[in-house]
Amino acid sequence: MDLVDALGQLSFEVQGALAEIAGKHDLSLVQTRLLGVLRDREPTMQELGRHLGLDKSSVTGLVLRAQRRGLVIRTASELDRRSAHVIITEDGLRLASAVADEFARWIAANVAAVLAPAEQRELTRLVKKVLSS
Amino acid sequence: MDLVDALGQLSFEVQGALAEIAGKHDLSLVQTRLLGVLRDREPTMQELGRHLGLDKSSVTGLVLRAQRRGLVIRTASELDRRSAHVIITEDGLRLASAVADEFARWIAANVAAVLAPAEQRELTRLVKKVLSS
DNA sequence: TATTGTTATACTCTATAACTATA
DNA sequence: TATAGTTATAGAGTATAACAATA
Repeated sequence: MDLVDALGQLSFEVQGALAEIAGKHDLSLVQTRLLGVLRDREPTMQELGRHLGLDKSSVTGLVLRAQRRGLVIRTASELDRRSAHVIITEDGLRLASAVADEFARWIAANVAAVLAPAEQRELTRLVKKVLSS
Repeated sequence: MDLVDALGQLSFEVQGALAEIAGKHDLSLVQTRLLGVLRDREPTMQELGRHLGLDKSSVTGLVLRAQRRGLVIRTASELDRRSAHVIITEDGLRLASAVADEFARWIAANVAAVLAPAEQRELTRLVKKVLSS
């Protein structure tokens, strides 16, 4: 198995695990990403679309479904009355944290447990080097 | 950034690239995985569902849409007349190869180009170690 | 009775095009 | 005119439950 196969397979493994963890909390991968983005920001619908790589019309439905579950709210912008900012709720934050914690435990059990400490550091260094390019 | 963030982010990068490459050929990620599975096998609908982690009812629609595009065919099983085997066509194989080749080029440009040869070998070794657990 | 696969149904996710309200 | 957002519409993808055909 070469580098291409290794990274391809790894990405499916990791995304599969994340999807399964999210699913246990009745979240899709996209809803999980939505909450993840909103942990650090209070973006407009348009900015949210850019972060997620989605059309504005897709964001409308995505946010609506999250809002129905009480995970986010929308507030009118002060400056531009066409705009709305999306804000995560306490419930949303709790859910995002629960998924993130469980994902961290999955990495610990399935990656960290398999590699020696020096190997973990080296893997992290190499992946970061790739990501920063 | 720690190991958890690094692997999470990497998986999104890689899957995003793969989705974009597949999209250029009018394929979804799932359709791409379907063709990938069928490169090595001629499974029944049920076996296909196990490979893809999908319910049999989901597989019905997935295969139907691939069949409409001429990427797969279904043949009746000789042994069990309830069963149908799914077989990839020449067109399907060509499409699967095109996506795989382009993905390999993406890895070469975005990963291999960033790492020294020894680092590439080490990254491959570490990822394989994780995957084999 | 059990298994293979399809169908009916319902929901999420996505994009395009048309629209409203504001800038 | 241009931009922010929603709505209407269409299609892919998914699961559950009910069903038909075969084992």
